[in-house]
Amino acid sequence: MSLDHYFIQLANHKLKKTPKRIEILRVMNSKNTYFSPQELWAMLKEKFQKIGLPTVYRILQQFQEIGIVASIQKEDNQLYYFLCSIKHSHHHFICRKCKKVSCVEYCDFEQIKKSVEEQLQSKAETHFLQIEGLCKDCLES
Amino acid sequence: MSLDHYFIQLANHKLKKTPKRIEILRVMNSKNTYFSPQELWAMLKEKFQKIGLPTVYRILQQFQEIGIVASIQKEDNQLYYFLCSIKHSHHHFICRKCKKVSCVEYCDFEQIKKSVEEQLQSKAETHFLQIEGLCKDCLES
DNA sequence: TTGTAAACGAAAATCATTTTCATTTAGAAT
DNA sequence: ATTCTAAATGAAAATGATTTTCGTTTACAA
Repeated sequence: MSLDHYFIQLANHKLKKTPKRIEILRVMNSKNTYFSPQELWAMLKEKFQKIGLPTVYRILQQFQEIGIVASIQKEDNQLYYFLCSIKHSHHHFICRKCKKVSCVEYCDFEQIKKSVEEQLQSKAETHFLQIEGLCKDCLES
Repeated sequence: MSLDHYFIQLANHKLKKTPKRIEILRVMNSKNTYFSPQELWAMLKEKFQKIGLPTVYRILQQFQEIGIVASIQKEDNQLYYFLCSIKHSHHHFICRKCKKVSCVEYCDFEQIKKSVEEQLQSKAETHFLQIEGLCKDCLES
């Protein structure tokens, strides 16, 4: 996706188009993988002599708030971030080899919901589904 | 469930039946809800004059390793623990009102898997599903 | 009853994340 | 182009969950 899309979102939310923000968007947009704040920090340090880790955390949080970034939690209990502009409910497929994140627009939750509600006589309201496996590219190679 | 079941598991894994472990099992078994290590610590302090938070963490980890406890992560990025002895793949329904956790033994992952694999031409290997809502008891009251 | 590995408490360490505050900067207004 | 101001940033410290270390205690097998 073009960075312009993200710049528009920044403007829409009155977030300044700063060099650090641009670089984070550039790095994250260059691959579809997820990043830890530390990884992004390491990459930004190659470009900026002065760049603090809190800045990276702040920017990621803001990006999440304005809906251009989403996060996942792995087993290590750390948060990882990736670009994602989808607003409505959806799920993520994560490649265990290349770390690529793909959005899954369809999930037949109604089926699961029905099954759960019957089993437990409860009301299922929200659900969180995360799928891991091998992506197309990693399957082929 | 009777505590004896858990005592047998302790013995099977050569974990001693200590007062702290017994009390944690008693507390967790008294409700089917999830607990934070801090919550459990607070409850144990009522019974023991000397009880360290690391002990609670250690016991919970060991219980998870021997398969009598499972954990969930909430939005606050903290880990919560609850009694669960199911060995095979399953999912959890969490009541947002009373914090009760129920195991969901059925989930038609094949359907989801097929859909994801077709959409992304990838191979789905594992998945994590967590459902939130209102349990039977909270619905009725 | 005794020996020993396991369990524990206390204190400190770790590590991700957040806050504070003084300084700098993007971008709007002039 | 210059000025102004709120937003952004860096540095350092704080926070808070979780883990480690290590010396002492305890469960339980012999």
